[in-house]
Amino acid sequence: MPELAEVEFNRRTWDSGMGKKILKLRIHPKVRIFRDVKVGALEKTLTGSTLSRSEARGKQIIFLFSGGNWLGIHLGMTGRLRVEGPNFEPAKHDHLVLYQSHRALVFMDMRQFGRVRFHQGTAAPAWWRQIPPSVTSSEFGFDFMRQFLLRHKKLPIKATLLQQKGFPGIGNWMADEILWRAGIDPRLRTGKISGVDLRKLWQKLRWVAREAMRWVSPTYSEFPRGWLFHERWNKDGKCPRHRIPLRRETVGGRTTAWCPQCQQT
DNA sequence: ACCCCTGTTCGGCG
DNA sequence: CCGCCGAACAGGGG
Repeated sequence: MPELAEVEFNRRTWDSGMGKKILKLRIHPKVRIFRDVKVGALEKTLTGSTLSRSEARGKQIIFLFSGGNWLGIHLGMTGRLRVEGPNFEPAKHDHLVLYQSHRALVFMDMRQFGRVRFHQGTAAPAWWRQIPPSVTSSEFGFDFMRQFLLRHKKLPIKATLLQQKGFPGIGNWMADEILWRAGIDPRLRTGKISGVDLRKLWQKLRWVAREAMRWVSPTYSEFPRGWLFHERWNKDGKCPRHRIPLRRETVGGRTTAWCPQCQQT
């Protein structure tokens, strides 16, 4: 599931539980997603507390409970939040379930690349406060982006776009979509991008991120035709503009699809 | 059987 | 010590 807009979509799935008390929890305690969490303390503390607020930043989600208890969720590759009925029985991959009187809030994650965090205190945890400005916010200006790029001159631009410290919420398909629209070869070293292309990169990044948010809100609808998104999954995907085969190669450690015509070095 | 996968972290190498 | 890369994590689908 999870990049920027889909993370926000997942966050909202628990909205029906806002302002309601947690009656009990069900946890698969030894599972990898709870690494570094004191599962016993989490279970004890959240029982009887009230879910009061939530927010998504990049790929991270945080839920605030009464008494200053913060539950952090990272969805990884296959994590998903959903809601079930109050008598729900968790299946194999339903690792965390919060029961309320009228529903069960479920975090499932098949591959367990996701993560749960737990923090107690009046202020949000440090890892949350340190998440850089959203790529859709006014703080994420052109110069702000350029400053980050200058610190990763040697990396292929595709790899740089995947850095969550600079581009929170950008993942594999969004990076490909942005580079395709900006006409930049994903293998190009970040420091070699021309001033004109940098400007274009910033504009397309903002556009793709905002459009993605728009299409996923308030209900999940598919992205419009003409997005690279629809083509990049299949082996014989074609450039939406030229109808020529996309190139597929590993760049920055991830499968990358691009149009050799649109994206010249 | 073998290869693929919307993510992150860690160990090794230069 | 730093930057970069590939492997590992885990499970299911084609």
